[in-house]
Order: sequence, then structure tokens, then C-alpha cells
Amino acid sequence: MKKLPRAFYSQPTLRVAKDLLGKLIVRTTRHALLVGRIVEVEAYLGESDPASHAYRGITARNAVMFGPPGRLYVYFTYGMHFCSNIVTETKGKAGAVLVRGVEPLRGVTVMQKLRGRKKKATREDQRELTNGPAKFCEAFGIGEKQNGADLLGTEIFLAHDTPVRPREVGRSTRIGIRNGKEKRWRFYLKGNSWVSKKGTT
DNA sequence: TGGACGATCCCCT
DNA sequence: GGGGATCGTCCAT
Repeated sequence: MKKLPRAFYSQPTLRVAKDLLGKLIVRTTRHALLVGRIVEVEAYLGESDPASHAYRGITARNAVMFGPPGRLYVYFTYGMHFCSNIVTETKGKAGAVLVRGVEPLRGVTVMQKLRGRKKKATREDQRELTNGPAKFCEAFGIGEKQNGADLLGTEIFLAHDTPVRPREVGRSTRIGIRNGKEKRWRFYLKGNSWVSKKGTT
């Protein structure tokens, strides 16, 4: 698998968001190799985007968003969930792409274990594994410790895969936000089962 | 120092 | 389709 270079991340956030669709995300642990395909993302810009954590400037929580590109920004929300973002732009300029949907390709049984659902595994559950930002984090063992992880390292990295055609890409407003709700900065692969929601156009 | 809220998920009706 | 869980972060007192 060929890792994406630093230059891939060091571009305008909207550009990176679109280009992330179809890329492989790889997670290595002592016990497992987990691989998925990114099928849904949302772009969050810097001081110009009222929905972004970086909107009001740098703080202890969002510092990674202002750092060098090609790192993981992981945050904790609703008192129980983690979400992960891929940091874009250049050092000093905030920007990140939220990973909202991933198609599992390898390590499914480990993902099921990490998700730790009690209910029996149905075909329906296969989609439930990673069709949402917090579900993806749980399935891939991503939490506080992975905040700031370098995506050119070995623990978590992204890799090339077969390219996505422009007509396969859908676009909509972002999910679950109030400010900046009119911006159509969500991108997804049309018809893919691991896209989290329908969303508005 | 406190309170409102959140880039969510799951279970229940 | 609706609400509860659950706590870190941020801003207003």
C-alpha cells in the first residue's frame, strides 16, 4: 500500500475533502490490521467557518487543527464519543476533514469486537459498524491517544486506491450543525452502504 | 465557578 | 421519530 504524501494534505481543505473519498485508511495495532475505504467526509475550515472548532481561534483542544497537515485531530463529544479529522492546509492555518463514513475492507471481526455491540450480528449490523464518525472511531480503536497522530507514521495512515469518478460523488450540507448549515461541504460516494445519512441537498 | 451545549449514538415507542 | 446518556470545553458571571 502506497501512503499518501504530506503534499496531499497540504492543500485547501475542500480540495482534500473531495480527494479523500475512495482512499484507504489503515490502522495497525499489536493484534490486528484494520483497513477501510473512506466513503463520506465533511470539510471544516478555519476562522471563516462558524461550524469549525477553529472558528474562535486556537485553544488547547483544537491546537492540532492549527498544526502541520497530515495529522489526526481527535476530539471527544457528547460525553461519550470520539470523532476524528484529517488536518489540512499549512502550519498556522486551521483546517480539517471529518471522517463520517468508512467501508470496512479488512479486520471486520476485530472491528465488531471493538464496537462491542451485544445484539447478534446481522447483515444490517455490518453497515452499523462504521457508518458514522463516532462509530468509525470506535471500530478502528481511535481515541484520545491518537489525537495528533502523524498520518505518515505506522499506527494510522492513508493510502491510494482505485480513483473515484466525479459522477460517483454526491454533495450536501453538513450533518448535525447549526452555524454554517447552508454550506454544502459534505461529500460522499453515492449509493454506498456506509454513508451515514441521506442529508439535504 | 457554573451552566449550557455539542461535527453522536442507541434504545424505545 | 424522540429523548436520554454523559462530560469536556468555553464563555459569561
